Amino acid sequence: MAVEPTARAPRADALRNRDRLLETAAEVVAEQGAQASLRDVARRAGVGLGTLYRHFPNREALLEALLGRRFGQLAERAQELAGGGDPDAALTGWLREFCQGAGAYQGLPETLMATLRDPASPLHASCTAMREAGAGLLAAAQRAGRIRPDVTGTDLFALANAVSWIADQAPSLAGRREHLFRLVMDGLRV
Amino acid sequence: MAVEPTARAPRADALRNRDRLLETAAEVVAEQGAQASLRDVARRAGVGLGTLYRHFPNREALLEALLGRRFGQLAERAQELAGGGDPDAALTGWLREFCQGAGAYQGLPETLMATLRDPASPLHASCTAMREAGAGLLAAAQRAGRIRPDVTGTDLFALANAVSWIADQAPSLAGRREHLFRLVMDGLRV
DNA sequence: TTGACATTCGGAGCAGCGCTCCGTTTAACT
DNA sequence: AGTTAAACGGAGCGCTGCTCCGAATGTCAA
Repeated sequence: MAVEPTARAPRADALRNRDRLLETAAEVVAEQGAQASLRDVARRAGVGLGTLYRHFPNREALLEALLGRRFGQLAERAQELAGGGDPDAALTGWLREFCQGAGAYQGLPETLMATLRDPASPLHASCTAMREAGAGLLAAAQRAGRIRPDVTGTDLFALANAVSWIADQAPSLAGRREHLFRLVMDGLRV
Repeated sequence: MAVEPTARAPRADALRNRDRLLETAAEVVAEQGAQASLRDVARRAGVGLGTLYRHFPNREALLEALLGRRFGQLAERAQELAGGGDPDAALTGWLREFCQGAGAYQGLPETLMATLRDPASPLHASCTAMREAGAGLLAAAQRAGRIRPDVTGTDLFALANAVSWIADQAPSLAGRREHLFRLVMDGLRV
């Protein structure tokens, strides 16, 4: 068995820069959306562009660092809800939370849907885990006879993202999000 | 009353170039989607970039030239359908046609939704006319008690675009379009 | 047919983008 | 203090949308 050579600890400046980049990215992405200029993020973090790309090799990696934890929490939350109570309420509640997450940044629904095409995306893992957790809630609600059996987990993911997508296409539609969410959910019931 | 100075007829080369640009744009947009490179369109049309921009001052103007007629036809079609028969079938059928139109080019749903924000867009007029025609069918179906009264014309437009949007987010979802369309429509019924 | 001229053409140029590459600096360990 | 691997930062590449203007050309009158 090969002895693992003791890995050198990351340099202090590297850690500092990584933190600053994440902070700044959160700001910039909140302002400009998920398609914000990465040059801008580096500039505002007071860091070279090369530094940004070393820490986060592409936009998805940066977003994964910003959103990964939240996705993980959503997956856990689904496990919790799977345990008790009304499966319909569990599914609906969870989806509502998901939609809020997907609406956190303008342009995020596109990014989330892109993980379906691109398994190599850094967001793929956390996103898939979350999607599968949701699929569990869906299956339970279907077993309980509350949701149409011809709805797949991917359908659900797509529709939830679509509702969030609508909300950030026009300011006038943002206020309709909950309403549209209910319309779509009603279409899924038996 | 000022005499309108007889406007010079457009030059033959100008007409020729405009036609060639439209032909080429249809090809390129079919291949690359509504966000295709305009430089590419000009290049493949064998025309300078300046020429493209003189004929079509921005991307929306080019798309309007490509799609305007189809939108007009859809608006007329709504008028026809408004006359006879089952209002629910009329609405559903028309929306299905609309969705096919919105799915004609990858990225088109975004463009259509953008007309809600930007009344100055060259696509705004034809798009609004079409939207209002659809709203007429919606109102009829609501009067007939077939569609929930809390659905607005804008809701309908947004949801239809959202279904088309889903279909072009991942190849695997394109085949689910009709299914998703039905799910959403069912949510709108009383 | 020729000359005049408005119209049209075409592409260089600007500012921005994502991303790579590499010479320079620096933190960390001996 | 000296060595060295790691990290830094920004010039540079090829792309984007869009503007601007000198050169070319179609059209119409003489």
